[in-house]
Amino acid sequence: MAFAATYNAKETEDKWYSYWMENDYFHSEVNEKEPYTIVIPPPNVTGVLHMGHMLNNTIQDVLIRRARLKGYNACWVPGTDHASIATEAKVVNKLKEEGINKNDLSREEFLDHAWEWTHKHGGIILEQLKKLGASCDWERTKFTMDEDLSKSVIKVFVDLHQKGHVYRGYRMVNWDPKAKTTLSDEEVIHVEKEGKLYFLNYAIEGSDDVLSIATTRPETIFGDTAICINPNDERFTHLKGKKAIVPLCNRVIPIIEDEYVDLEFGTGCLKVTPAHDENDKNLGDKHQLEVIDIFNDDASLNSYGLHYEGKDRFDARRDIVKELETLQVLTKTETHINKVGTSERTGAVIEPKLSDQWFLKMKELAQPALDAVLDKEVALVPEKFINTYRHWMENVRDWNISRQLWWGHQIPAYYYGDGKEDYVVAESKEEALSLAKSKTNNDNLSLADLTQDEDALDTWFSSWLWPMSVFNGILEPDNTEINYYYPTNDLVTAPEILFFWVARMIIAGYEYRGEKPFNSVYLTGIVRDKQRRKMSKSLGNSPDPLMLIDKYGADGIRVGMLLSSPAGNDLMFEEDLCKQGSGFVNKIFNASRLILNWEVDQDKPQPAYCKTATAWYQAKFQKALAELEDHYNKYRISDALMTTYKLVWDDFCSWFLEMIKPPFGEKIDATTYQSAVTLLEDNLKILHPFVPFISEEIWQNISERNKEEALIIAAWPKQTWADEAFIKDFETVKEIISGVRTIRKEKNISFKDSIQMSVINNEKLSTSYDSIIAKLGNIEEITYVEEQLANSMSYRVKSNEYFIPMIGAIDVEEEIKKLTEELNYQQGFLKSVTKKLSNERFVDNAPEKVVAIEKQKQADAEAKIEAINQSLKSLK
RNA sequence: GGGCGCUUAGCUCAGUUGGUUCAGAGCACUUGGUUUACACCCAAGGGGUCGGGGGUUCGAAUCCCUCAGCGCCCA
Repeated sequence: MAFAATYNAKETEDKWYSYWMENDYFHSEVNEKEPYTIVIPPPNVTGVLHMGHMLNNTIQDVLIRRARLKGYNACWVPGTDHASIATEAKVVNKLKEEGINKNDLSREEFLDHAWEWTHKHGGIILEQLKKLGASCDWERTKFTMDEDLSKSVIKVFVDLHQKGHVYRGYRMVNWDPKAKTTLSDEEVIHVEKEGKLYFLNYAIEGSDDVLSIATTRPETIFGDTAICINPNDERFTHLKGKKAIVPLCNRVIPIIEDEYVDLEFGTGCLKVTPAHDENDKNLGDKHQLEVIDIFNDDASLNSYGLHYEGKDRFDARRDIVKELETLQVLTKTETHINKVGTSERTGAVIEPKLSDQWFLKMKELAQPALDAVLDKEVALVPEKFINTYRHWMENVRDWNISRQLWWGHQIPAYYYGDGKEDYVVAESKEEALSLAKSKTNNDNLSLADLTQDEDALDTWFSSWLWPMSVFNGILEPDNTEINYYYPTNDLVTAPEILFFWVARMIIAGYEYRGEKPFNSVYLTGIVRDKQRRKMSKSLGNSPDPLMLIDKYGADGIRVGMLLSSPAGNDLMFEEDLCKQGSGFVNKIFNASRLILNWEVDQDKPQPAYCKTATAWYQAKFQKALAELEDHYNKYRISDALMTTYKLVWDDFCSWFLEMIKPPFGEKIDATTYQSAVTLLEDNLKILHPFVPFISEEIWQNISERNKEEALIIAAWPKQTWADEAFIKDFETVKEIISGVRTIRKEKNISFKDSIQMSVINNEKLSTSYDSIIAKLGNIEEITYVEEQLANSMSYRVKSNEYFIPMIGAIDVEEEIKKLTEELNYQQGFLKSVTKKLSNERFVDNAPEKVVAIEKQKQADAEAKIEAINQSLKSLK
């Protein structure tokens, strides 16, 4: 075996990734086996790998590799998302740097730039995933703006429109003045900001009275179309039916009454600006108020803003406040903390704005998706997200699906006239024309008369089809691939996009296939730094994943990421975890090197301790295998890793290998060697999902393997039976060995000096373990005795007593003190058990099993006390 | 303001329907060992009145009430 003294992760990882790719192990085709499918949450096409992706994709790769080993036809579909707003923003910025203004370009010209950008930066992230070891079926790589996926999106839009779910509405939407587009409610982040509350005096028409009104947005007075008071407010009875005059623009507006007004807030009077506040809009609708929009698309004031026309809303606010102060309209300001909606993407303060947008009715569509999760048809892991999901789905609002962007799927609506209803929706312009002709009864319409809607669809309107569209399930709903791979098995994603994406995929799944898109959703946590801050570019607290891979190896990072990340919990990442990960990889490497470097003596008989050790590890392995099954079934990936980690490090390396290791300079017998190699191979199989590279490296080093014998496609170890009684016995053996080690430490007896041991075997423990106790305790001879041994150190395991003879005089005082302490403890313990057992209500009510356990405890304690008393007597 | 959840060792977390030797793991820590695979090693050890208070029960980290602190989602 050609084993280097140290493990070179980088070389090894590149080597095996290429090997796997060359031999097509990641590729899946429809066959007679049962499929196991994952679709990747498509990252932004021009994005780069961050720690969140690392965690997410490590988990997916663990699941997919394990499925492959378990004999499923494993298929992991990779791909990217066009991410309309994020990508468009990047392209706009890049053009700006080149001195090009987006508004000076035609749609086609801009899209050329966007595609160029996409081709240049697109897919980098997928290349980075390869470094992590992701075993995606790269031949299936998809992009949400691929021709077939785009067609799917358009087809679905048209279909939903025909079914009456898609409609066009003049509604108040969240307007991002920086990106000049609408945002869905989910894309708006509310942040607490300290602002001011301004108190303004409005004159009352035909009187000298003034009315004081508190507002946070004085610049919107130009859009005021009413003042509202609460009809129950006696302070304002005299104002009923009167009119007020808006300062600066001197417009006369009615004073209306509505119980909506909060008597406590501000002055108890509300200025109503229907164009710029959702609640005001509702009030306006109720009282049929005029709507005056005072902003341009970039949130600068329009002509309604009079001499402030063209000024940005915040600059305008500052200047208006000054003017109002001079005019003595502004009487007072207070600081006021309120939550301000900001754009997730651009950070701009959201402006509520009325405009024509496309909406999708959600209530009816959401119902099956809500039921699916409540009935556990689709399992959310962890379950705590079910409540959140339900709350959201029960209060679902119509989805604004149009965006004032160019990068994305252009809405297939075609206008043939100026009227609000003068449009048709169709998959192609040609179809649109014939529809328009029949709708208008005008056969003279031509293609030139049709103008397509300028807006693009929300990105999520394409990614919600992802699990279907990657298998072409929308355009060809009955093709073999979709029928075979759909529904997929697991979806691994972040809880932040539970509604953005996951819920909508479930909705689309039921609408278009009458079936869920996946069985389970594994929700990862957010990767945070040690101070619990979210890792982000702007904070600069996120390590570069590729640097980490370089430093610790992909296997090391994978272990590091999974060491502490139960589903749904945030992951406090620190580099030390990767260090621990690469330490584990190193341990695996060294243990394998030890085994494979042993020289075998074909004629040497197998020593008894080797036989016992092998049987024990086999049992231990089986037990771990059963535990792993349980952990995986419950998606407890970290626990599965920890089980494997402890099995390999503690049981295999620290116990098993130490037990069978031949004495220095000696060879190992053939039987033990063969078992050790087989057990090592079994270890590699369960290690593979976590550390694919090192495991394949060692696997291939054990013997020549042809391409059908690679570890990546090996068979998961068979589950048989774990001999629990044997394992339990062995725990006693470990305690006996620990006892020897403790005495050695206390008495400064070097491990190199062999010692004697005598046993009073009250437990009737099998003598077959003696050879192991002797080896690991470096004991020359174990003698069985009936009487306690004088001049010795003693300890007890269960009711057995162990004696190590001391050469010099032992410290009697010290021994008595120790024994007395042990005695006190045991007596106290016995007392509590006896008390419990003498409680009739306990004996009568507790299950028999529990009572039996207590009785056993009592007997054990009594036996121990007896033994300690004996020892004490012999010392005195 | 409404909803959901969390609080267990220095840190990150387990703890399944209340019931095995005074609550477990990994890391960290302390001490000792190590020419014999690995200083990325081995062994031994210390450390928690399970957020506070009250209740139900033979028995509560686990169930109920209450207070306090924290987090997330929505308005």
